[in-house]
Amino acid sequence: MAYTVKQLSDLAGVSPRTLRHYDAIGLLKPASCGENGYRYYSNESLLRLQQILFYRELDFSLEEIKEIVGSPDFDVIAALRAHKKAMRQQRSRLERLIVTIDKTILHLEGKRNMSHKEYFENFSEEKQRKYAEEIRQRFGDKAFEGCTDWSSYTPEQQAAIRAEIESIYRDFVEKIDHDPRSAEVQQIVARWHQNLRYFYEPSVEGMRGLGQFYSEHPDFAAKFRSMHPTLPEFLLEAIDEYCGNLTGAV
Amino acid sequence: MAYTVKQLSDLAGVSPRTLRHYDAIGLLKPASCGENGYRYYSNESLLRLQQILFYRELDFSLEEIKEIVGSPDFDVIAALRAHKKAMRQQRSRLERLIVTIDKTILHLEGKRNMSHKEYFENFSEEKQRKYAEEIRQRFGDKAFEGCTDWSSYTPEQQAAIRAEIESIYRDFVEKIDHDPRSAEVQQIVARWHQNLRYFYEPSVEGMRGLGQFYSEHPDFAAKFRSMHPTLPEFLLEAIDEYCGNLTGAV
DNA sequence: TATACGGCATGACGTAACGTCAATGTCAAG
DNA sequence: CTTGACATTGACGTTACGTCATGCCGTATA
Repeated sequence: MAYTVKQLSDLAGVSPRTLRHYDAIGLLKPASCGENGYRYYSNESLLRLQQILFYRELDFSLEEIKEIVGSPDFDVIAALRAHKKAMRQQRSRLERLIVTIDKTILHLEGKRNMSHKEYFENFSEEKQRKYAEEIRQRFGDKAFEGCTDWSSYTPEQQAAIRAEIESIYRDFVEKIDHDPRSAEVQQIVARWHQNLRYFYEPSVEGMRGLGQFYSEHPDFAAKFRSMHPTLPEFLLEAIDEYCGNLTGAV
Repeated sequence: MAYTVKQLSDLAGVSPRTLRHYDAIGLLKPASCGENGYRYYSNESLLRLQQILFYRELDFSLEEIKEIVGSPDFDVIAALRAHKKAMRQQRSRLERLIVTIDKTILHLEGKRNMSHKEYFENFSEEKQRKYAEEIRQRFGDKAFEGCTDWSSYTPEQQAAIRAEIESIYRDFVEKIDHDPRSAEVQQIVARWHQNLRYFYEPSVEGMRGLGQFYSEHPDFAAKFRSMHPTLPEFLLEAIDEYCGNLTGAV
């Protein structure tokens, strides 16, 4: 029920010094302090520490964290939902950083050209800052994305949409000897893009992620590979190009 | 061709002070130093700075970075591939953190029980450290995952494997009224797990990612939802449980 | 030509979030 | 009853910069 410093530090994967520091700055006070001066942490402390670690993961300063979790109208569950959203953003940032890596490799191998600006894309996103403001303003946020409900379509519509998807994939296979960046192929990507919107409003990042996924995920890749051995890589290149142009245009 | 401090700092999204600091500690020396004492950075500097930022992103200390990028046998492209791998790990760690968030929410809502240990799962992964050691030992790493080549199967085998996958999905639908954590359902998950191995050796994280993906990605979710409206969520829960047990066992 | 103004330089000190001793008290096990 | 792991409070060290202060450079404008 009550944890000592070492016990909690082992559990949470932080150093004892860190816990003492958090006590010192009033960020995480122990639930009780024994006669001997020992710190004892309770259930609630654990939850609070978890919150602190989540915010730390998102690069908040301890001062900011203290303000946030110390606020009287701090809602743990709402905060958790916000964390989820922020981590998804982090994740997509990582994905875009991976794209930057890919581009750089191609560039260094002389297979592609790259502007100096592109070297440093996606390192520091200001979205993180936006999130910080947002959360300081209001803790209760919905965090539910506007994902169109598939079941809102009639069975006939569903069948039609699926058929369209399949036909798009077949069209890709047909053009597989073309350059993925050619106009013809790019047109098919545009159709694919349109089709996605039956499900949700796809962001550029989201689509890039799909391209990645199509080529990486074995289950998916298997499906495409069964249509054509190199289809996944072809799709990846084509979608990447498409997204690149989108970004340039916007 | 030559960038001044401010120009490079704007380009790369770091402060001028940071650049001066990197010069001071010998991490990033300017290509040339003008009569007036001005720092001028070249093309190569840009690439080096990019490398530095990548390592910084992975929480290396500047001292470590200096050692690594300063090493005579430092191979940029190999390093980039290693970055890619490390960032994928980061990404999957984030995904698991999101799972931890979900669990905590369910726990707080009283819909699920959670051990104190679970509170802090996936915050600090020691894999990061493993990567650090690995990269310090040897820069030239292959970074190509052992992904079984789908085309190495005969068409008949491919068909059989796909058929097996489909049958597994159908079995899930059949048991959809059961508890996802029941033994019967877990057995099907085990079959699914086995089947994955035709494609690659799935890690626990990888599988958890799949569960997430099945329920999140619209294209995939659509496929499953067409089989049963709540199949994606069912799969997510079932796979999550399965992975949880695996981790516990190992 | 003067002057303003942004960018450059070098110190030098500040700071955040701990790490790392040092010196000392506490407690459960053998 | 000692031993060894864990507890305490200082206090200083460290990393990766931020933030002045002070002064020089360079060029666009009055």
